[in-house]
Order: sequence, then structure tokens, then C-alpha cells
Amino acid sequence: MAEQRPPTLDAVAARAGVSRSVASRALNGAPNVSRDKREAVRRAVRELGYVPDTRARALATRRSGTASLVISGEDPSIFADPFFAQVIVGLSAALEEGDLHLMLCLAASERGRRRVEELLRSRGTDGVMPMAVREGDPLLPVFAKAEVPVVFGGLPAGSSPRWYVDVDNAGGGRQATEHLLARGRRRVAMISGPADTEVARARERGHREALALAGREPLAPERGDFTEAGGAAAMSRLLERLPDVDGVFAANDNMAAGALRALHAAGRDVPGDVSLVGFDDLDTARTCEPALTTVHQPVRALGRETARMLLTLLGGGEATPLILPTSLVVRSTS
Amino acid sequence: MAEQRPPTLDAVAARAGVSRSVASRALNGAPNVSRDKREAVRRAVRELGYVPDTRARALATRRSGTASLVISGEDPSIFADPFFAQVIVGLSAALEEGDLHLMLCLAASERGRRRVEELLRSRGTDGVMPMAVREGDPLLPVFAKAEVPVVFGGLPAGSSPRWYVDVDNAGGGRQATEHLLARGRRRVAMISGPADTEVARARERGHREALALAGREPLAPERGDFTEAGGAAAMSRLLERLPDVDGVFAANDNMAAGALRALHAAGRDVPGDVSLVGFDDLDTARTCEPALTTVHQPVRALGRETARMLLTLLGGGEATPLILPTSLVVRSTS
DNA sequence: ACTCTGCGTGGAAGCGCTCCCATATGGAAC
DNA sequence: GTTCCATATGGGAGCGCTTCCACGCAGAGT
Repeated sequence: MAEQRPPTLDAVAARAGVSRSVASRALNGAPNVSRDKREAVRRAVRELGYVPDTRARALATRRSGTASLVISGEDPSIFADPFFAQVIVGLSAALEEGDLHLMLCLAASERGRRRVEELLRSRGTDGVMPMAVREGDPLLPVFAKAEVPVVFGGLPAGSSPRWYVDVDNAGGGRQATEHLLARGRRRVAMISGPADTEVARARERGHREALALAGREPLAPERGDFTEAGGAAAMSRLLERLPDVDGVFAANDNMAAGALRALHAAGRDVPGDVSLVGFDDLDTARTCEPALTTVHQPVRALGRETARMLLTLLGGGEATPLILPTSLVVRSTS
Repeated sequence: MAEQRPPTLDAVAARAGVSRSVASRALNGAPNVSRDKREAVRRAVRELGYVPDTRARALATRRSGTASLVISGEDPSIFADPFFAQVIVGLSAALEEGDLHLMLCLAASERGRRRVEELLRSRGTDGVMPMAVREGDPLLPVFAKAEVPVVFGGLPAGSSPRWYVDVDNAGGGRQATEHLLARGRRRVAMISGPADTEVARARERGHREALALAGREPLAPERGDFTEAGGAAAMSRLLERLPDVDGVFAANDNMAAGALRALHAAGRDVPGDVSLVGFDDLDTARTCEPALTTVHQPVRALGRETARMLLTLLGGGEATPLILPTSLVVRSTS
């Protein structure tokens, strides 16, 4: 019993009574095919239930039909941030337009990183979208050497790639801080993220800008790791160092939620004693108690635009970095 | 200026002074290669910076080197559930062992579903892992016809596939409910999920079993959509219908968090007036206030074992469904 | 009549790899 | 010295597709 192989293009051509060339052209909508042959091929395809073999096509066209989202970093749990889920939803929707499939590479270990490198060098993917890359990431040189387009989702700290999509982190940080000042807060501090992330740096920069504009000296920030627990710990340290703090800007919602918990644990009322602003506007912001004032960033759009830029490049088009706007959403913590 | 093509296996063979066959065998660790030729090939590979072309290999071996995670369902935001992120982390780690790459298919639209079907029929992936499939999902027949192994992550409601990995949802539901009864709760109700998910059904089943064992009649459950907001709404309805409810089992942590919020809004003390138990043991459970008593399920393991089962099948091995245990984690809401 | 277009067509050469199979090689066994 | 086996080797035929190119054959232009 020979293994049943699916029909090939040859079978289709034979059935339609044309050559393989014509069948191929008919399938790909090439111009030089007469009306009736095109129809004959179409019919044969239907009758045989033919579906072109992706792999063969990939070899012949030198295109794999996939784009890869690469998430680097030692700790795979950063991926658990709901932020990524939203980005992926946007990404996926946009790639669908371009009929590309999404490959997801969680490059946590040395081995994982080697696999990403191999994927690129083995022509296994048509384009790469690295996300949340930190300064000094060992994959950075790999991306630089890649022969396929690389569009960064979020500017990596300390480098300026040719193509990236980002949100206006500095602007958001400014908005958040200005809001705290406008609420009459005098001792405004920040819970920032790891110093090797551009996200943390840019939000800090905006924070300092707003303070400078108001003629204030910035207070040294505490740092968390963008997790709820990290935010809570940072808030505790902050309270110890600056017991009279009355305004806090946390660099993301997770950490803001943690800060909120720590503030409650310390007996502070929010927003009575302390005003709190987050960043992201994910679900948590809406559902924590009290609901979090935060900087909205268009997360799905970030994914969508990153993918679109990649599609443009793959289509031979030009592209330049894109910065998406943020906006303040005032809720109950300020 | 001809486009610079990467070196091929032929180039490696030529440089090493062997035939392409020997080079191929040397590369793939086949046995019949002499020590020195193997070494010569290895050296040539290094000198040329050769990396085998994935696509060519895929065509020749009839293997694409990828496995696909398919998440079906109209609403792409179900993907935002941190549950999936953890599953993916497990999945990804296991696939890495088998040197497979992960493709992620968010099949939300009709078009997305067609693409998944095409992906399968075009031999674009070596195996499929559908997750969170609901009863009557239009992709179910596609999976059934697939020529590659399909391992379900979580049993789809209303069907019994040959291969799947799931957690003991019924057992977890029983544990949760028994715990509420053991805490002396007399009016124990459930906030369940959509009736077309096996997860909701099984957790309900366990819930009813526990009540039956205790000689109690089950109360009709409220249903949410597994989101925080859905849980809050369900809790409000429950309070209206059964003002004297004193024990609630929510089918997941998101909904439990929402229920908690609704209970607070209604002026109920948790666990004073009402005991609350969730399911999942995700981050939220640890960080909400008060910390949530919940049923722990091994989410990463679910991903890991699903991928492993697929790897086993791809390796020609046998496999049977696998059920992972759950355990109760008592915190402060009960 | 002639060439000049231009479209349709199919033959055939890849794309870069794997793997079957026929052949070569060196001993060990007789 | 022959026979036989185990191990190494390279030729070559695929894998299923795209695409270049040469060719035939209309109808339009001179």
C-alpha cells in the first residue's frame, strides 16, 4: 500500500490538458493565460482538491511565507505580560492581510538564541520583528547582519535601527507627570523599569522633562521589573525613602497595580494621600480598585503597524520609523 | 552586480573535496562517513559559514520543521488571557527540544480559518495543537481531516479526539467546592464559563459532584465569558438572585477577580460574608486583594506536555491522552 | 507578399537539499 | 588466491514548484 500522496501541479496540468507552466501561471494569476485554459485549470484544481505545496513553492520562490516575532530576554515570563498578547493580536491581523504566517520565537536561553540565528541564516523566515529588545541583547548583532528586513517593535535601548515602530513613551511620561503636577502634587516620584530598556528610559525622560518644565528637581526613581510584585516592592522602598511622596508615576500598569497594593498596605489612601498614574491602559487599569489613571498606548496598533511596515518592505517599498501617540486616561487614582 | 547567494551544500562539498552525498551525511550525522571526511566537511562548513537552507530541506524531507498552535474563536481577545502566555512558554520550551519552530495562528475570522486549513493542506506545518476549542468550532472537521498529527491542548467540548492533554478540570471543580463546604458555607454557587467550552462544563461537573457527595442540591450557575468584567457582571446577577449566597466558585481567576470587585461593591466582606474560590492560579490570584484562594493548574506543563506529545507522534511513537492534576491553593478569600 | 508585433504555450532548467543504489575499498575468513 | 562482508563513496534521481526562453501563430502595419 503506497502512501497516498496529495495531487501535484503536474496532475492538475494533465487533467486540465495544459502544460505545467500554464497551470502554474493560471494559479498565480499571471497574465499570459487564455481564458479557457485558465478556467480548465481552475476546474481541475477543484476536482482534484489541489493545494500547492508550501515547501516547494518556498524553495522555488525563495520566500518562506512567514514572518517571525522574536522576544528575547532571559526571563520567559516577561512574555506573560498581557501587553504582548495584544501586540500579537494586532500583528496577526496585519500579517493575515499580507498572507504571511506568524512564527513566534521565545529566545530565552542560549539555545533559543542560536535557533533564532539559525532561522534567519537558513532563510527560514522572510522577515523579523523583534520586540522589547534590551540594550546589549546578544541577538542585536544577529539582527544587524540579517539578510531579511527587520522591523523592531519598540526601539531597543542604545541602538537606532533603520526600521521600527514605537509609541511615544517620552510624551506619555510627560503627560503622566504633568497630570500629577496639575493635581497639585508636590513630591512626585517615579517607579521606573529596568534601565536597559528604552521604554523605561523614555518614560523617565518624559517624566523629568515635565518636572523641569515646572521648575522642579526630579527625585531619583525606584526601579521595578515591570511586574506587579516588582512594583509593590519598589513602592515600599519609595515610601521608606520618601515618606511624604504624594504623586507616583509607575512605568507600567502592572507595577502601578503593585504600587497600589503597597500603598494600601502602608495605610495610604489613593488618591487621597497619594496620586498614582500608570502606563499601558491594559485590562488591569480598568479593573483594579480604584480604577487606575494611566497613559493609554495603542498596543494593538503597535503590533499592526509593525507588521505592516514589514509587509511594505517585503513588497519592495520604503519605510521610515513610526511613532504612535499616547494619551492620558484619567480614572480614580489621581 | 549579481545578488550574493549564500553558500550551498555543493560549495561545501567542493571545498571539502567530497561529493554532495557525503557532505549531506556528514552534516546530518549519518553513520557511513569516515573520520577525516567528516572533519573536512565540518571545516568547510565553518570556513564558508554555511547554513543549510530550511526550505530546500523541507521540500526534500517533506517536513517543514514547524508546529502550529491554533487558537480559534471569533473573539481574538480571548488570547489576551494570561493563561495562553503561560501555555506558550511551556510549548515553546518543549518544541525547542525537538528543534521545531512555533507557528501561531489566531484564527478569528473566516479568512483566518481558511488560512489555517490551507496551512494544513499545503503541508506547511508538521503538526497542530489547537487550544481552547469550543463545541461546534468550524475548524474541528479540518483538524479531523488533517494528515498531520493533531494534539489538542484542552479537550474540546463535545468531541473526543485521539490525542489531547488536559488538566483535571472536574477534579479541580470538586476540590474547590469541597473546600467551600468544608469552610462551613451553606449556599454555594458557581460562576461558570460559556457552556460550549469543556473547561466550563468539566468544572461545573466537579462542582455538582462535590455538592452531591455532600447531599446538597446544586444551584443554577451564572455564566461569564472568562473575563474580569464578565465575572463581575455574573456576580452581580448572582447576588440579585441569591442574596444569601455565602460561597462562590468561579471557573477562572479573571472572573473571580471580577466577582471580588462586585462583592466589594455590594458591601460584602470576603471571606467574612462570602468565601470565594477561583481557578487557574495565575498572577492575579496572588496579587489581588485579598489574595485569592484558587485551584492551581499546571499551565506551563499543559503547554509543555502538549508539545511533547506532538513530538512523540512526529517521532513515530504512540501516545494516549494525558490529564494533569490540579491542586487547591488556599489564600485569603476563603 | 513581407516583416513586425505581441500574446499563448510548453519544454526545460533550475531552487538546494535528501537518499537510494551501484560501485569501490580493505580486510577477515576460507 | 578467492570469496564474502562491512563500510565508504559519489552519481543521480527525485521533492513540487517557478520562471526563462524559444517557438508558433494570430492580426496589424508597410
